Amino acid sequence: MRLSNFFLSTLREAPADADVVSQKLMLRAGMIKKLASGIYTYMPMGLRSIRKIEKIIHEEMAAAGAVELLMPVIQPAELWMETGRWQKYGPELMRVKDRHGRDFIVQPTSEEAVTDIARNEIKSYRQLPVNFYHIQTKFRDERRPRFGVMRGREFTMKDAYSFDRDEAGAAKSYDAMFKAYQRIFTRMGLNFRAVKADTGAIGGSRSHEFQVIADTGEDAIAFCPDSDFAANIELAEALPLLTTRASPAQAMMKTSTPGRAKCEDVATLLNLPLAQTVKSIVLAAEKADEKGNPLAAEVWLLLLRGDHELNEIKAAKIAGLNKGFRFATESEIVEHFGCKPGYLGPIGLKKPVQLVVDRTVANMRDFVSGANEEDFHFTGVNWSRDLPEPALVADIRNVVAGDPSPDGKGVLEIQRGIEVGHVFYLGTVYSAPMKATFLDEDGKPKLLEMGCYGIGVTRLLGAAIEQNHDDKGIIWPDAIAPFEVVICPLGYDRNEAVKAAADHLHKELMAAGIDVILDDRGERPGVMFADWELVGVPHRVTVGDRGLKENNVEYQHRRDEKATVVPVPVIAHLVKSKIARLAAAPSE
RNA sequence: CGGGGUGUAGCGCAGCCCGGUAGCGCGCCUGGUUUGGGACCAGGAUGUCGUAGGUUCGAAUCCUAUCACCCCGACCA
Repeated sequence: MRLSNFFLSTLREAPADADVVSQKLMLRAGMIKKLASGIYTYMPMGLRSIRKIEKIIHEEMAAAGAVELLMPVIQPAELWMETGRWQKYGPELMRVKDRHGRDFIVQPTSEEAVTDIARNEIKSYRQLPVNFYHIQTKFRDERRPRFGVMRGREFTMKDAYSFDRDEAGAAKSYDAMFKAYQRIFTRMGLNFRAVKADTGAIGGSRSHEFQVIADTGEDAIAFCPDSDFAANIELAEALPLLTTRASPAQAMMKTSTPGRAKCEDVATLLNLPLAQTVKSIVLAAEKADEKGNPLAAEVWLLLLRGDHELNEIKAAKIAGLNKGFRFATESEIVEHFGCKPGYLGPIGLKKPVQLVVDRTVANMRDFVSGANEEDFHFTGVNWSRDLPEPALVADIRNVVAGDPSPDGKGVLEIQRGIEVGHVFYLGTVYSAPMKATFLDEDGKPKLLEMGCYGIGVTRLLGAAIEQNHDDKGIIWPDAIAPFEVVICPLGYDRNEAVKAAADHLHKELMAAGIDVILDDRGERPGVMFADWELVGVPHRVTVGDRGLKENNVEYQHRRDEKATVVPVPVIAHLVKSKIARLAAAPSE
């Protein structure tokens, strides 16, 4: 490809509304252009990378036995009513009406559409297993789209859906997709981690996320460097940090802590470690009678060590809180504790509350907690002696770095990541309400066992950049770079020798199947270098008359400090050998 | 949805407080000189000042409404 036949438009300054580095660089490199909030045009340069990502996905999906189809962007509301998601999905689901006033949605995902295909097409166990996938535009009307293509409203997703006879079959399909995902992200040259994940609103029981490691990621990942344990922090189990409870050493005392409403301040004032304090978090669970009339909310008190954070996902799994909860209002707190937030504790309540004690707190002794009286805390508090043994002990906190790994094999570390893929086991969550059955060997209808598997294609673009950039611009992994190699001739428009050598190399690399672009603008070197470093093409060959006099050109990888002088006869071979291409998995 | 902020040339911004008919840098066009890290000189083009209404002899500037966008929060896979 010659640049004169392509389209390059770079900006020296990023538009002011871009906030994350990947978005700024993509806008500056002319890969995307914003049309509306969370809605982007993929410019020629950006689209090339997207197509490369898609190609890898297609190859690995085929290798894993998935079959491509293409389901519509616009889907009838009736399908979504069958599964209840027309009501449940909320305003993120883009709803539209046709000219007859019929309701449709713009798909945020395709479980309903694919299950509809399955129930119509899959009649016999002999047709199973099958895995349908497509790469299609999605729309989620996020309240606050941000981070460019990382959290856009319109985006491209690969979604696959497996159908199996039974759970064992579904587990096999799940594993096949899991392995395919590992190959996909490996081939893209990304540093990623597969982590155990919460199953969230989609439901089901087994789930992994694929996270691209980047400090700017929205998700926190807990992993153990000494084992293969890795989980989203939402899910990572926090073991008790104290395995046994020591006997009390202090008497309980009410201590004046004026104006110290936070555990940190109390610990500082009393000159105690933060880990000696206990924080009180008050939640409210809405209640209703059999007729659905609202009753007064039930108030819950959760106790965590002062240096720990509540994990709301874990809390939401406790019976009584699993129907939904919120933070209690100040009036609810005063009503039950007789005190404002900041000095709350489990001792001396005005009205009974439901108590949940974190595993670590359950084994603490001589701890500090609020006295339910403004400006006072208790010190030296002990279970059994000063308050009843906790009835409900649970894991309700986020793990922190240094916690023991739940598999008992070391200590956890925390990393940040960008979720670019997920695999879910769905079971019959969709097949049951949509009555998607097949005839099994025994001649009886059975519900299809399903799994779903997503990859955020356009998000990958942002994630790859968040992981691979420097102050000059993007540094693409070879596999998803818009071009693998750029040839920068110095004086293409005025030096015959340079032009001839550059043209020759361009032809040679093209013939070798290398994705090369020749910058034939005749620009000054600084302009060319700055542009291509911004765009992030990983390999660069510079052709100048100075080198050509010695029959040399220069090679420089985007990560190299300096260029290497290379004799003209070997440059093509050198470039070929530098480009890392992982072969597709063998297709079945 | 709550709080905060911003809309002026393709991009980045000044001008607004204190009303007088729009400017700077980059980019773009023409000519010339240059040519190994975002060149220089000369000339040039580009604006419904987000939109609508109002005040005024006169509005980018003041007032009202509205829209869009961004940030923080809430919300959400």
